[in-house]
Amino acid sequence: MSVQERKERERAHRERLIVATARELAEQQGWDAVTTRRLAERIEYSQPVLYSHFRGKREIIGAVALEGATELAAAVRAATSAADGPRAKVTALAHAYLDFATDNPAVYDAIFQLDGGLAFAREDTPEPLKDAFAALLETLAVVAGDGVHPGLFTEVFWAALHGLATLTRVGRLPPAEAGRRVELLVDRLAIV
Amino acid sequence: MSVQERKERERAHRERLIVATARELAEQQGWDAVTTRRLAERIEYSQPVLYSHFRGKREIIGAVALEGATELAAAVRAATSAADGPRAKVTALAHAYLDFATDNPAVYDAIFQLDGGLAFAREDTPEPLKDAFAALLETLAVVAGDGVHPGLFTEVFWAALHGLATLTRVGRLPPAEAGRRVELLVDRLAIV
DNA sequence: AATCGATCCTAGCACCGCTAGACAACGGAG
DNA sequence: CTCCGTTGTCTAGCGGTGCTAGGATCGATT
Repeated sequence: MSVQERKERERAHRERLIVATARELAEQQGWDAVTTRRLAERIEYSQPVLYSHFRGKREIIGAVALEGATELAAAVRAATSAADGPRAKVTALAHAYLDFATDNPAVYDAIFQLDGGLAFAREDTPEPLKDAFAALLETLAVVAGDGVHPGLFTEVFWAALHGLATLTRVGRLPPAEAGRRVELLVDRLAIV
Repeated sequence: MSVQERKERERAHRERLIVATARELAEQQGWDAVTTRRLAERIEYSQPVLYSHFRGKREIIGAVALEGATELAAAVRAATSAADGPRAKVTALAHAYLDFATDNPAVYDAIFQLDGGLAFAREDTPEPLKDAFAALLETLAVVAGDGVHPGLFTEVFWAALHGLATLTRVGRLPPAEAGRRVELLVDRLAIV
């Protein structure tokens, strides 16, 4: 029994190692550099080992995405709970979200841009993703305004943040005035 | 002289054929299916011919993106000029933008998601891209509100549209309520 | 008609994601 | 303690990718 448990622990440990290494490599050199060969070399195992943990590369991306979604939710909650008043909370949320995208571009891509084989906006959506949306909803529902469905409002606000995050990061928007864009967005969208 | 001119015409024609075929193939089967081999086969030339027109695959994507940006600008202008009043114009703009993204997903990706080697928000940004932004600016500047820089406002509005477009298309947002999201967005952002 | 340059294709490089099948290591049974 | 069978891992290879070197072919010019 104990033997089997030890093996399972080792397996779980190696699986975390794979995900962490993939994430690290992606942040360092971009997802294009995350090949199964390079990944295998970094964890000091052969390629096929990866396939005993994950069905394929997309599942590895998906695992990084789930890990990232959990962190994103935590970052958003930490920022909002540290702020006082609805207006300040929303601003803090926006900055926390955009900072996360800036600081973890590869993880952000894994969550929202790449195909990690994850289901969104459905019943079988993985918990971390639902929870990340919930983290946004908690704060944004307060400022949705009368007669506006909180979920719908959150979707729109989130989409705006997502647009700012992605367009800024690929150079479509000059990063200099990021702060003023957030200010404008919060000013107009949130009803305090 | 005439001979040389004929050859140049043929070359230009073949180049348009490459771009059109790449676009067609991408819309039919996704960009993953656009390989240099398949593309070469479709235009009935060998692979290396592609490289006598473009430096590589990204430049082909870039060419599709420029073509698409021109069409996007035209679609936006057509929609806004057909509407009466600032409010209606902004709504028409939003719908035209989102419809373009829905109807030409591969082209939209080429413009905003994929790496086509294009420069954005810089001096050497290609004209079609600048013009597409200008098409948005023309209508949105009117509803930016007092003391708000029109360019900044356009960037925020655009980012929101971009967020809605991308999140909807990859299934992150249920498409059913797309109309109500646009309504909310215009209501809050535009100052009529 | 012969030549010479432009044009195009065949063949191949290094790399990709993924997998079949050989092989070794190790826990449990006799 | 030895043997067996399972479990785990690796080597090698498949078909595909973007891209390119070098030879063949075609056609305009002399």
